[in-house]
Order: sequence, then structure tokens, then C-alpha cells
Amino acid sequence: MSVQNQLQTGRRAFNRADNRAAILQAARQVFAELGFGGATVRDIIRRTNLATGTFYNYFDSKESVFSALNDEIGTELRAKLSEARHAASTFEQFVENSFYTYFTYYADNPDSYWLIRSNRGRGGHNSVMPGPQVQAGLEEMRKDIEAAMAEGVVPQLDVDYLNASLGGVAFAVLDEMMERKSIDPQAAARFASRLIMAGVDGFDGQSGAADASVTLAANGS
Amino acid sequence: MSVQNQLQTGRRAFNRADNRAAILQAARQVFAELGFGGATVRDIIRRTNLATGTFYNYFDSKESVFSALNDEIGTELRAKLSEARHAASTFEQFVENSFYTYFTYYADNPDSYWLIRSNRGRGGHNSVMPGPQVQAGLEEMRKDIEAAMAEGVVPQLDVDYLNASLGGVAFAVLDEMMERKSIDPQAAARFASRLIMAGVDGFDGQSGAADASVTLAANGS
Amino acid sequence: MSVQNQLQTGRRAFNRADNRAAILQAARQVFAELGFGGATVRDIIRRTNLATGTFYNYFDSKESVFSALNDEIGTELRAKLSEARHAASTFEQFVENSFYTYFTYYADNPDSYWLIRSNRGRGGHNSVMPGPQVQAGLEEMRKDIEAAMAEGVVPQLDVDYLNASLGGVAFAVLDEMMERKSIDPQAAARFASRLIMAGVDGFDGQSGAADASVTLAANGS
Amino acid sequence: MSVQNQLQTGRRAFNRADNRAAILQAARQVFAELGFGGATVRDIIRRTNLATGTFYNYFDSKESVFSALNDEIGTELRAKLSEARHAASTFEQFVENSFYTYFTYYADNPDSYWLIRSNRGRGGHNSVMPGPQVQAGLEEMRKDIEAAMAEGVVPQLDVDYLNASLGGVAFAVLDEMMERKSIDPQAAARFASRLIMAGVDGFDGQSGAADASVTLAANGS
DNA sequence: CATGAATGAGTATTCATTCAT
DNA sequence: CATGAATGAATACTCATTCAT
Repeated sequence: MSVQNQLQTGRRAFNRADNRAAILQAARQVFAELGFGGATVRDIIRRTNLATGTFYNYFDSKESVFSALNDEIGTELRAKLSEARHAASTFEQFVENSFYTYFTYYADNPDSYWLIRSNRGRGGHNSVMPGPQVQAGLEEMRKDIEAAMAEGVVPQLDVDYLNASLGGVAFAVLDEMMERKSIDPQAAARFASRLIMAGVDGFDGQSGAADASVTLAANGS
Repeated sequence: MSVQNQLQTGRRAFNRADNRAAILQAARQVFAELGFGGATVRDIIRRTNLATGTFYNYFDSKESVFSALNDEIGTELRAKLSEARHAASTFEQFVENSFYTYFTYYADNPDSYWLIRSNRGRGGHNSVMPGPQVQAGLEEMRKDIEAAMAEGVVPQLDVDYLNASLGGVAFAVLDEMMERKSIDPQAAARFASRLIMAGVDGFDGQSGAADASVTLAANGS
Repeated sequence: MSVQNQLQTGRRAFNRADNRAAILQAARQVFAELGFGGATVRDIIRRTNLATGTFYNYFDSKESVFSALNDEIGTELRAKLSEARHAASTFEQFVENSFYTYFTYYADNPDSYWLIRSNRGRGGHNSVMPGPQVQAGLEEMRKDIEAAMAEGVVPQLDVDYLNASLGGVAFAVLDEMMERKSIDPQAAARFASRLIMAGVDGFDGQSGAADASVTLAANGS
Repeated sequence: MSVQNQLQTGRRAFNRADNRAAILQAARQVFAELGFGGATVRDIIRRTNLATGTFYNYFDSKESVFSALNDEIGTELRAKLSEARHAASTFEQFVENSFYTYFTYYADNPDSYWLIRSNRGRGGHNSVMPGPQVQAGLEEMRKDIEAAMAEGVVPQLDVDYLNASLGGVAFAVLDEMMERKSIDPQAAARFASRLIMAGVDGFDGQSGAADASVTLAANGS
């Protein structure tokens, strides 16, 4: 091939990556703002220099960009979480690092937060984090928890419920955090990990509050 | 009006209620299966003996049935939860009763479960339960928690994060529960309430697991 | 039949007429406001104490009330015009009386005016006045004009064009009149009849203005 | 852009114009036959090689094509009338030229005639010609008439009534003309202008026919 | 004859996707 | 590989009319 051709190829490769990135970036915003159902492909390409048809040179369908976006988030998040877990030497660190990593990721990528925020319920079971990558990520975490139980670091309790609860707390606290004026992932992580750690540690000890026979102020319905 | 008229009116009223119920029932299923965005009005009426236009004799729009459904669930659930809270004399009972009521409701109404399951993210922040009724319900719960804190039954901690976490655990454990072969709301409620109670009670005590310097078996990514 | 039955029959007949009138009255307003196309049968019955189905006890279709309305107007107008014509002893009186009657009728029945106003173009050719009654009415007028021509009272000119022009002037002046603050059928009739009379009388005399070689001030654009 | 691109653009532009014209042409016929209310967008595109959606690449709505059509007619007609008026040196010429131009335009564009014919009443007052262009056109004519009155060429009489009458005669004679086997704009224009000119000239002279005490043959109703 | 809920064909419009250039 | 016009199936909703009561 001629030099000219090589340059063209280089240029093309460059443009290819650019275009793909531009579409992904636009799609992230659009899905965040309008949700998958409300968004149209034209909404996406309109935030781009590209033409309608070009979209289909990079993605097979609307569904397809959405998946790519979720995969992207899932992959990044999974990697970070995995790294965080490996850096932990105690179960507490394991938990706190995980929460911290999770909260920090979305604090740093608010577009991604709003993307999944606006599209919960899409993508089957346990879509606390999106995509298939996530299933794997959750599975990894479960294995670590099981290992901790096996070593006696954590009392024996229903692993699936515990795993689900971790996700549930993570998601709920994330929502609350993202709505605050001043977003503080560290504080959020501290709260979540303390709640979970105390919950796990004190789990089977018949909770001491049992005798606190306080009459709750029943507020009117 | 004559007796004849009364009968007519009675009969009509009966049919009216029937049709409305039929539409709601069909809509519940359709929204559960396809989600709000994916569902069409024709999908709904097709599961009915009724004609297209009849739908609009009972509801103004697709949005409108969806709201009615959510209101229905929200109202029922709110009432049950309120009742459960009032029956509690300790904070622990308060928490466990709430979880139990919540899990039982969806165990008994799986259609409703799948409905909200497929439509999370619709209806803004903290849509652990759907609709406007629910905002009120969550607010009630928050007030009770604050009251418990004021009385010293519960340590002082970030109420909003705690409230969010309650919702998060409820939702996550619910999902897990509904996927099991044998659905056991009591077991689920016991797990969730113990986790939360222990978490709350042990919260500020610097978690005893801190010294459990176990090396977690880091499983490969 | 019993006395009771007779009363009932009487009552019914009374109601029948009443209901029909009520529907016509409502329809007149609705068609005037929304036009035939924009009006719905429900718009009509909504301005009535009656139920949807009752409409079809009195009229076969939406089209049908519309026709009835036009026939009503046509018949009334035709009768008045006929009467006015018979009271005339000169062609000028004939013309002026006709215009005056026509303008007065709509000045007195603004609902009817707006009804036809909003529904021009409906009902084929020459719908200066609506309905089939009107065709007959126009035909009568044409015959009178032809008679006047035969007697030499009016110069020989294209009867159809003249007849059409009479209608055209009538309609156009009517519109203008109805838009004025103070509605004055007499003034309108005077204008229209003078214009037409002078036009007819001076018709074949090669119009004296021919030599008025005035340069018209051509306004811009 | 390359030569190839230019050709492409050229071709596309050509097709664009073609399609737009095809839609307008089809719409003209459909609106003429069925009226605006009775016509459907599908009726229009069905008379075209195009697909449903293509319609909306060229026009925003059904209303929108209708407007475009009326604007087209209005603009053309206004230009021709303006030209005709400027070519006149006497008021008589002014009037006759205007009528002749008007009648000729519709004789040459029967589709346009039937379009407005079927859609009278749409577009408010004095819709002798359609659209907003026309309001301006009528206004121009009114100014010329006023100028003629100021110069004494035309007797002082109610300008609004006169203007309205001009329109009324124009429309009515047009209808009559279009229904004849042999369409002759010149004859129609001659009739209309003579009628109006004589009417205007003889207006205030108390019409000489006043003493023609002919007994009109009153034909039976 | 009154009622008003039921009917379902019909409407304008949108949008993911294709394809000629 | 880019373009953007063309496509047409699909959607929410309306309304004249029917009919059981």
C-alpha cells in the first residue's frame, strides 16, 4: 500500500475511534436525560457531527449502544472494585474499600450515574449495577464473602441475602449521596460500611435493643 | 328513578367495576412483562374482552393506568405498613414488622412485584415503592426513626442515609426472596431486620472485626 | 286507550318536539363555533340534558342535523324572501326588499349566520345560502329576473351571471355588515341594491367612466 | 466536496424538489375533492410513490401542506393582480384587468380553483382568496379604490362595502364561470366589470328605474 | 323512547432502520 | 466509510354509531 493509503488508514482509524467515542458520549447523556425508552437515535446523533446512517456503522441498534455503555461502566467498575478488594487485608477494609470505590466512581462520572439512574429495571435481575460484567463482579464479591465466612471472620449467614443487601445499601446510599449539595463519597462509604459491618458482626447476637420497650411516637397516617 | 332503573344502574355499576378491574389486571401484567415504555395500550386491551375505545372510557391515557396501578399498590402498602408500625412497641418490632409486612405484601401479590420490578427508576428518587403515596409513607417512617433517635433507642446517625438504607435493603432482599423456589417472607424479614438492627445498634461502637486481620482470598478477576 | 295513555302520548309528543328543538339549538351553536368537521356529536349532546344515544332517535347522523339546520334556515329564508318579492311593485323594490329581508334575517339570527359562515364550501355549488331549499329560492329569483328582462325593465344580460352576482354581493355585504359594531341591515340593503340597480341599469351603456383617464396611484409592493 | 459529491447533491436537490412538488400536487387534488377536514394524510401520500413517513420530511403536518398550497396560490395571484393593476390607466381598466386576471388564473389552474372552492370558510373573514398573502392583496386594492375616490373618479361611497362587493362578485361569477361547458374568462370579466363600473358610476344618481312601475310576475312559491 | 357504555375503524404522527449515492 | 432522505410498521387516541338495559 502507498504512503498515502497508510495515512488514510491512520486517519480513518483515528476517526473511527473518535466517532465511536462521540456517539457513546452523546448516548450517555441522552439516555441519562430521557431514559432508554424516551431517547431516540436521532436525539443521539443530533449531539454529534455525524449523520443518521453513520450511527449504524458503529452500532447495530439503539439497544446496542445502550449495552455498550453499560458494559463500559460495568467493566471499569469491576476492575476498580477488584483492585480495591485486593488491596484490603481485613474484611472491614474489604467492605469499606468496595463502597468507597463504588461511590467515588459515580461521583466522578455523574453522567454514568444518571444513565443507570434513569434506566433501572432494564436488564433483569439484580441490576444494581448494569450489564453482564456486573453479574460477574457480584459473583466475585460473593466468593470473597463466602471465603470470609469459611475463615470465621464473618458469622455464617445467608450469603445471597447478604450479598443482595450489600448491593441494596450501595445503591440506596448512592442515590442519597448524589442528591446532596456537597457530594462526599468518603462519608457515604463510612456510613455504609459501618452499618454493614456492625450488622454482620452483631447479626446473631440477639439484638440488645430487644428490651428497649420504648413506645414509639406513632405519627398520624 | 323506577325500580327498573335502579336495577339497570346497579347492573351497569357492576359492569363498570368489572371492566375497570379487568383493565387494571391486564395492565398490571403487561407493564410487568414489558415495562411501561415497551407496553402498548393495545397490548393491554388485547388481554381483555374489551375494545380499544373502551380503554379510554376508564382511563385517560396509558400513563393514567400506570399511575392508578401504582397508587393502588402504594395505598395498600402504606396502610399495611402504617398498621404494622402502630402495632410495634419496640424499635426492633417496628423494623421487623415493617419488613415482614413489605415482603408479605409482594409475596401475596407477585403481579404487583413484577410491575414495580420492571419499572424501577420511573418516578424519581427513592422509588423503592411507587407513586406519591409512597413518598408520604417513607416520610412517616423517617419521622418514627427520628423519634426513636430522640428517645435514645437508636444511636444518632445520618437519618437520611439510614432511611435510604432501609429501603435499599428492603428492595434488594425482596428481589432475592422473589427469586427463590420457596418464598419465605418471614425468613427474609428476620434476615433484614437483624442485619439492620445489629447495624444500627453496633454502629458507633468501633466495629470489633477491625482486628480480624484475615487475608482475604482474592479470587481472580 | 286510557286517559293515562293519552296524557302520556301528549307528554311524549311534547317531549319529542322539545328534544328535537334542543338538539337543533345546540347543534346550531356547536357547528357555528367549531364548524362541521370540528364538531362532534358529543359536543352537541353535551349542551343538552340528553344522552348520546338519544341523539340518534331524532337524527340519523351528524350530517343529518346539519342538513336539518340548513333546511330550516333555507325554508324560513325562502318564505320571507318570497313574501318580500310579492310585496314589490317595481324591480328596484324587488331587489331592495330581497336584500333587506336577507340581511335582516341574519341580523336577527346571528347563530344561523355564524353557522353558515363557518361552513361555507360545504354543500356543493352556489352555496350562498345553504341546502336544497335554497336552490329553489334562487331559481325563483332567477325567474323573476328573467320576467323583468322580458318586460324590458331590465336590460338583457347574462341571467346566470347576474343571479350569481346578486348572491355574491349579498353574501359579501352580509359578512361586512355582521362585522360592524352597529349592525344596520337597512343601510346594507340600501348599498347593495343601489349598487346592483345602477349596475344593471347602466350595464349596456358603455360605461361613462371610460374617458376618466385618471392615472391610478399605484401603491407599493 | 468532490465532483461526485456535487453530483450527488444536485441529484438529491432535484429529488427533493420533485418529491415536494409531488406532495403538493397530490394535496391540491385531495383537498379539492374532499376538503381539508375530509382529507387524510394517507389520501395524499397514496397518490404519490412515497411512503407515509416521507410526507413528514417535507411538511410538518396536514395543516402545513394546506397552508403551503394557499400561500402558493395567494402569492401567485397577488403578484399577477398587482401587475394587472399597475398596467391600468383608468379605473375601468383597473377593475376589468383585475377581474380578468383573477378569472384567468383559476381557469388556468382548475385544481387550485377546486381547492379553495372546497375550503371556503377556512381562514376567517373575506376569504375570497386564501391565506395571509391575500389579506395584503385585498388591502392593496382597497387603497387603490380609496385613491380613486379621492380623485373623484369614483363617487364617495362605503369603501368597505364596495370592496366586499368586488370580492363577492368576483367569487360568485367565478363559480358560475367554472361550471360552464366553455370557460371564457374574458366574457366573465367583461360582465363583472361592467356591472361594477355601472353600479359605481350610477350609484348616487337616484336610479332611473325607480319609475318603471312594472308589476313583477310573482311566480308561485 | 332514554340511556350511556361499548365498539373498532380511522387519524396524525413518530422513529428505528435501510440504502442509494 | 459518510450521508441523510426514504421507508412503513407501529402508537396513542378519537368519535360516529350501536345496542343492551
